Amino acid sequence: MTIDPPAATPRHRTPPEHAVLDEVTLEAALAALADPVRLTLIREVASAQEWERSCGSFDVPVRKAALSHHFAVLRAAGLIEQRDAGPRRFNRLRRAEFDARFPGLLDAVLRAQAAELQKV
Amino acid sequence: MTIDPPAATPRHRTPPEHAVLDEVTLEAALAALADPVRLTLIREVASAQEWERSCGSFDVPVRKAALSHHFAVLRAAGLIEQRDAGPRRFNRLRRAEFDARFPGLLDAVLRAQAAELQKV
DNA sequence: CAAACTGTTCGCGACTCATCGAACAGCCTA
DNA sequence: TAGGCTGTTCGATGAGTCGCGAACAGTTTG
Repeated sequence: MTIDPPAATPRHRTPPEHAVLDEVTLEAALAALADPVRLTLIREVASAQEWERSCGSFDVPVRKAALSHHFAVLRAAGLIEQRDAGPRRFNRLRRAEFDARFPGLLDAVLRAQAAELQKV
Repeated sequence: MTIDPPAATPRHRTPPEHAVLDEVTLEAALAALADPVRLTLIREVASAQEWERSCGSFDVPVRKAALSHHFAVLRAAGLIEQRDAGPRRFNRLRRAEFDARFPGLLDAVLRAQAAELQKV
């Protein structure tokens, strides 16, 4: 039985893990996009500055537990990158990296979504 | 209580119902594509002549009941059109119509899938 | 007519997914 | 240090999906 070293420095929050895009399958990418909440998140983060939006700043009809889950899915699909700043977690779209892995896919989805919203 | 008219002419199989692409949502389209079996079907029907492939001619690891279900999903998403000919049901990709509704989406998916297969 | 073939539908089980409340863990401020 | 804020994790639940075998319905051929 060993003794735990005293936490001299305060332990920081473990930073989020991000996907390696070569390991993201097409199926996983499509599944990540095939959800209305996640589609909203992607659209809003795409239309904002990088690192502008924190997780809690999105207007989606789910509580924070589900929201946290959706961000985990988007992260695993290589669609977003997250960075902690104080108590908040900020987001950016990994557009260039995702485009390199799935050329044209994100553009098509964002365009289709924009058209869908304009139709109403 | 009315009398059923005699089925003088033999009743034909009810032809498959096809989606109106304006009513297909982006989410439904992505969900239809986010499945390995359906992705295989789409790829194979895309690389064949129109009306060349019957439902049973695809090499997928599911039995015919599941296969029939997958074709129903693809039909509902506006991705394929089916036509009965004798006992078989033939397929074609609704490429132009799907492209008009979701520009670039199908191309991106087919391209990504082709690249994924070539990687091995 | 009977048998073979193709595909659909139904009922069922296994599994996944989206969601919630509750509890928890850092971070910041008073 | 106490409390509030942001976000994660856990366990439960309900909904939906995917697969199968069995039964069925047209079609074609023997």
